[in-house]
Amino acid sequence: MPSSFTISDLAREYDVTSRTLRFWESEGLLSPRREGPHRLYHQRDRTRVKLILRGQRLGFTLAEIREIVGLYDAAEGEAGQLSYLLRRIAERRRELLAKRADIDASLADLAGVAENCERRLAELQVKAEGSLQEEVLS
Amino acid sequence: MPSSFTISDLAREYDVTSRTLRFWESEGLLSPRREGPHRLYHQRDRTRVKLILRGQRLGFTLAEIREIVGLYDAAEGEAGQLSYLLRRIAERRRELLAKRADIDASLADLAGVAENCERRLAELQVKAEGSLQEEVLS
DNA sequence: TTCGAACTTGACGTTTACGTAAACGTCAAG
DNA sequence: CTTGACGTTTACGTAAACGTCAAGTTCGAA
Repeated sequence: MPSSFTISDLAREYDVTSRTLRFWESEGLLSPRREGPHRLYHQRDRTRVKLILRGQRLGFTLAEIREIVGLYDAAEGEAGQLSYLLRRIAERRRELLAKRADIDASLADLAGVAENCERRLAELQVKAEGSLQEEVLS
Repeated sequence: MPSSFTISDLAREYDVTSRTLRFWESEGLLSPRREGPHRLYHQRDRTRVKLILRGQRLGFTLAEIREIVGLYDAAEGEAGQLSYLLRRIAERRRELLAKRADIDASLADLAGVAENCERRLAELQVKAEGSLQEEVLS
């Protein structure tokens, strides 16, 4: 496992375009080192990319994601900073729990619809067998 | 509880604009009755609005949400339709479970960061008391 | 040293999900 | 009968998150 990566290494690995990585950097979500004009990515950047992608899957905007990844490496600092951080973390936690509740509600709804479907499917099955019987008897 | 609602009734209730409700209709997500040129919304439409909002909170696009709400009232139909429906429902279920896994991972990460914060905060606390002691003794 | 692959920075285009403004219809109240 | 609150359609504007050129730079291999 190499310790540094080019932009297209990272792009390939996470299935995003180089353009996307540069855009995320311009939005303050990444800050790779430079080797002359070229970007050099390290483990820290890979971790961030994973966090960004996960945030996107959860429907957060890039601005929100920037805030979230900020939480991860702002864990140094003095007392005031730290307790502020803890409050923001508690907020994010509440958001995530709310989202999970939405998901559970959706899953329950879909399960209900599926149950309906299967019941109707079973009914149709019975009917089909009935008409088959009639054909045999006639 | 009235049985029909105007566009601004619904907009107020769910804290969206009338423009939004018209837009969702133009995208095929709602289909209120008409009283002349005016829209008349009923319980069915309210249910859909709730589903749309929940879908948005979960980061689905309007196109995906249209597909999802379609599942709810497509539960009539014949055998082929029904088993197709069941497959789509299974897909959505997998998506939702994946999202919930992302959420759980995020919650675990944040819990880790929070733990770090509290540990460092406790350390700072001890230091502060130490220097207070020194001041008293000097 | 020169070629091509990969990198760079603009700059403009695109899609999604509406906001906003214009111009008009409707209807109950004063 | 007009005013104001609400509704309508049509059309253009906008922010987010990139895609897509364009035009130039860098660098390892031939």
